[in-house]
Amino acid sequence: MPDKVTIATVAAHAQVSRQTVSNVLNSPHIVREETRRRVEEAIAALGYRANQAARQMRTGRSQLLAVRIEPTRDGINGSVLDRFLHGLTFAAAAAGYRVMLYTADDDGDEIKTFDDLLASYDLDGFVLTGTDHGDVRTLWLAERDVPFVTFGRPWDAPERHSWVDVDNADGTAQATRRLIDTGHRRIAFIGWPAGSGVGDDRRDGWQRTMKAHDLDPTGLDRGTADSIPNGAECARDLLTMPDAPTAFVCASDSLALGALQAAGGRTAVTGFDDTPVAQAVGLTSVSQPLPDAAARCIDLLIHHLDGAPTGTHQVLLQPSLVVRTTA
Amino acid sequence: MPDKVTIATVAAHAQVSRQTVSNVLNSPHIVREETRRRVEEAIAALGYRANQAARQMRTGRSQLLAVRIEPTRDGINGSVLDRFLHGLTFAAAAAGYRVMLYTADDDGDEIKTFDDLLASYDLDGFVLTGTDHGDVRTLWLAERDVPFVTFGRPWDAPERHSWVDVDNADGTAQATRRLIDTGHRRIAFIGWPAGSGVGDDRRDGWQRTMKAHDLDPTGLDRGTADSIPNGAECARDLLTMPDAPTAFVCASDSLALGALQAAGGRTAVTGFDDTPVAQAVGLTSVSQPLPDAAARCIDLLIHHLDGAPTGTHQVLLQPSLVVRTTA
DNA sequence: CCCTGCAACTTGAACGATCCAATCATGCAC
DNA sequence: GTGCATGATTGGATCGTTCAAGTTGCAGGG
Repeated sequence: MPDKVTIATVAAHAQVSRQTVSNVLNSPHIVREETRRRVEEAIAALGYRANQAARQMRTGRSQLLAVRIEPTRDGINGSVLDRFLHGLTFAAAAAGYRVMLYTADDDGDEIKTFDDLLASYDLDGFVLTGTDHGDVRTLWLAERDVPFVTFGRPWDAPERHSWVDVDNADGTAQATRRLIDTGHRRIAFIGWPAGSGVGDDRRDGWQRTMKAHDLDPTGLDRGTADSIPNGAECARDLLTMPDAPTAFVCASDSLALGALQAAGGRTAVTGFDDTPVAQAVGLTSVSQPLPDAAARCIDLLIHHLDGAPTGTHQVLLQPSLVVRTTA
Repeated sequence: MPDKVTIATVAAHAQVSRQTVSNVLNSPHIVREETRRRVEEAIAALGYRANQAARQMRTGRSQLLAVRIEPTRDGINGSVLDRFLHGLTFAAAAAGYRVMLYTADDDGDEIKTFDDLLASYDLDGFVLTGTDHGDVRTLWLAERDVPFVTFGRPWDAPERHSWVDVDNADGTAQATRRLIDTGHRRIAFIGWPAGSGVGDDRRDGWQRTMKAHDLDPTGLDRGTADSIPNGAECARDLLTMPDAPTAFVCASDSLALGALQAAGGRTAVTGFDDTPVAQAVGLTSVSQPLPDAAARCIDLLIHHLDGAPTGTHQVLLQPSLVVRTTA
């Protein structure tokens, strides 16, 4: 078996010193063209790979990012999480970083994990999915100057830190516009109770679009906890109105599925998130550009890691409506 | 701000040498009771955490495991992957390990990634989800004595390496038995074309159960690519038979969904994997014990890492039937 | 009294990279 | 030919930990 290849092996093979090899890797511009080529050939010939642990010990940087994985949660639910994670891992790898996972029961537990990961693994940064109002985790990280980006904006203070988000209002606006274009006039909204940033934003997109087309949204708005039965109940309730709606814009695929069941195919329905369920039953749904969102998260994080920590950056991405059979 | 706490800081604080502190951490039994307590107090007082990079450089072990994340795939599809990943991360953390993600386009690319991760991060082991016939990845890893476990058994050589799997045959057997118990006699199977280990196993469970109850499965068996329309087509085909089936056991939720659409509620249907789709539409489906499977994967891997590399181990878990409205 | 054996702890070296400061080679001006 | 500036290259120290070898103190046997 071949002995392990270190920077010294490469140096000997290329007839230069260790430092020159290190320079070829980290500051190629200060090495003479010919020498550089010779070293690069030695690296290729020997199959040398820099030992991360040794590098990390000296530089204090691990090239490691961490993301929390949760079985289910509001911010970003199960069916989209894996696509987001894939995007993150892919984008991180392209930038020379790796993604590590961690779990946590609650915010306090998560902060303990931050501390742990930073102390023993020297993590370079975190990606958080979903933030609450007055999130203690972001405060903790900011206090310690730990680089992080959230997927989902902080609703109470948009410029407090860097984030990437999808324009929820634009998503429901697209869905509403599509329904108006196909002839609907009485379009109802089935969403969550007021108070959640994401939910309010989705409701807002529907409401604004209705008004922009001189349609009155009054009385066509319902708020309930996210589940299929609740969606069905709201739909049934709306359908018993005197001037019943002919279409439902829903804040989630779950609610949309309930509405579909209650309406029995006679009413147009749109969902949100384009989950596998939507694909399976042919539900028209708003799709989030997850690979793109993940890539932008990595961009922002790397920017914080490499460049000067001057200010925060925000990225708002546009979703797209996937039209299927229900609208 | 507090200076960084190293093993030397702790040693000075507890009035012992660095090595004694190291011993308290790694071989507590060789340290005298009183000394040990003093060191432990110093560790707690200073909030000391061992630096993984330094430890890794010396020992060659990183306490890091890697899993491939893929957006969609046969072996373990998107909707179950995140639950499995959560389980893995949780179980790994409990054993002092962390989980790292990587992506790969194909098997060759994945092997290149193995090489990369091993060389630069000193990864301790891998968890692979799903294996093909004559998998080149497992061969590559085995040749280099890299510890790994697969979720999904190798169909061509069951004892080649350690694995954890769910008893697919038992899953369809449970579904079939349930249908028989509720009065069905003509029970058809809609699955994939022969040749895939998982698919054949699921077919086998149905077939054996039928025969065990003196029911003739002849002509009640269909194989097709996994999709909703294909499921619907097979169901329609079966329903035109002279002695048409009254129930369908399907090898996946997708096929089951198609069958449901084609049958229009007059026929009992069971799916496989208990995806969110199944929960959404009330489909009775076979559920895999994912958190348990993940925990067993970690168990086996840790066993390989810690103990002697004597032989391989196999774990076969029983799935459970989640009965909803369709059967 | 010395030697051996053992337990408990200490010391020096090493892992593989990067940083720092010193050295060496080169070209150019005088 | 000498002096000097410029810039590539070199050797040594260092990060925090564990391994290997060594030291100390003490009990027991010959």
